[in-house]
Amino acid sequence: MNEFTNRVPDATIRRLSLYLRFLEDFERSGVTSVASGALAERGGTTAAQVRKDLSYLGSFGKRGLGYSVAELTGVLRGVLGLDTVWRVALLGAGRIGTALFEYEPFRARGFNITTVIDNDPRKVGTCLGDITIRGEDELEQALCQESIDLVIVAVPVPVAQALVERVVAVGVKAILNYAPTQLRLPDDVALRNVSMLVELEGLSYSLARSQR
Amino acid sequence: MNEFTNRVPDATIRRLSLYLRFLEDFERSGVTSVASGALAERGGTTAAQVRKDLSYLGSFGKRGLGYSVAELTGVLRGVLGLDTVWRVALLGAGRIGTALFEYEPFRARGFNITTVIDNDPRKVGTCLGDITIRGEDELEQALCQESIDLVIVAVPVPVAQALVERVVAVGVKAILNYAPTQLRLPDDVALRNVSMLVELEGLSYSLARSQR
DNA sequence: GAGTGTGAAGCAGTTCACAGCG
DNA sequence: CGCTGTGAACTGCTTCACACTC
Repeated sequence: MNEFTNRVPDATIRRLSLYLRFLEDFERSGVTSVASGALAERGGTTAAQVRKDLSYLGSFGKRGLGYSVAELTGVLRGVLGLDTVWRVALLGAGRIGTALFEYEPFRARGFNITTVIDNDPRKVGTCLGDITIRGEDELEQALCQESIDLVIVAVPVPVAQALVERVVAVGVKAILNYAPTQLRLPDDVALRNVSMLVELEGLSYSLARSQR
Repeated sequence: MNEFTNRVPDATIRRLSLYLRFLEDFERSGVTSVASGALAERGGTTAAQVRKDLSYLGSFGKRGLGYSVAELTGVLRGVLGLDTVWRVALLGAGRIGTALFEYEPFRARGFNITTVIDNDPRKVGTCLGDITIRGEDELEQALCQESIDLVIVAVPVPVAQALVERVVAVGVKAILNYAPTQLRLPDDVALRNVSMLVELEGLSYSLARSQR
């Protein structure tokens, strides 16, 4: 199957991330070959689902045997764009922003935070790790200078929308939003929301349901 | 329509959380009535979707007019179980755990973190806000004593699975997982994963695609 | 024999379109 | 007349089942 003809479902992309993590585990423990069933068990899905997911990318399993861990790891890294080092800017150096900045797995995966912006004058000029925090007024300049690919939004709700509009205006095409608000963006900008509240409320719903 | 007969899709539950946030905004700004189209615009969805979502819960719109902001807010709070104060335990007082603990919107929504557990002996006995951090050995005792409803997991991957098994064993039925690993749990336990990596990799995929 | 790759069937969530009510 | 509520059509993801290959 041709790897360019087909649009890969979003749900599949999420699972590919999971599979990659499992494959890296297998690689570390010296396993060289893995069947769809093994990946499925780890990922809480079915073997058929795993095979279908992987079939979107091409076909590199060996029948009767499974997939080469090394090969599949490489393919998934490539598809997910993890063979590129992306330049990332963090907007907001509050509690959450700081925790994200110091989150090791980001760097390990090739997400390189090179710019940190905050509008608190007491923070501007101080350092987060090896990065000097810059003021909001330098936003456009910083994004262009550092040729930022991706922006993480960790600012309070009231300022989020205005800020991302400026971000989009200078051509950034991917935004990871931690602010508990729905951002309105042009269609060609990829947006993902990470909302602790939405997830918690989903659990709250389950609890409330089961309690009758 | 009867509010107990039907299973509400997961995607709908997520959107209900969003709608509730918008309704609270409207309430603050003194708007008393809102049409499905207005909610849709804010939430990046369609009017039909909003109406369908709300129809799972019953029918309390006024034709030709829209929905009463106050009434709908109340209904959504009820459905999402936000009229109950849930007792929450936080496992892991590292960077992410601490940031979550201090995240105000949790408390505002009735999620009351009454217990914090960490296995670092230097942290045990110290305080996070007004809560004294307890050791991992006190886990079961603490969960029962405090009659915890919901557990937030913010511990390193290698210890996460073993820990949640102990959590589930004492009867906790809802887990919010921040560890970048897939937890295996009994079916009757509600689980939500918040994975920064999965979302970032989704964006990375989009960037890689658009760059050809 | 074991396990992949994939059309076809099944199912769930979304969108449509319109009757019905305020 | 405006906007809700909802069956019906549609779209797209998931599951099945089996031919195929190592």
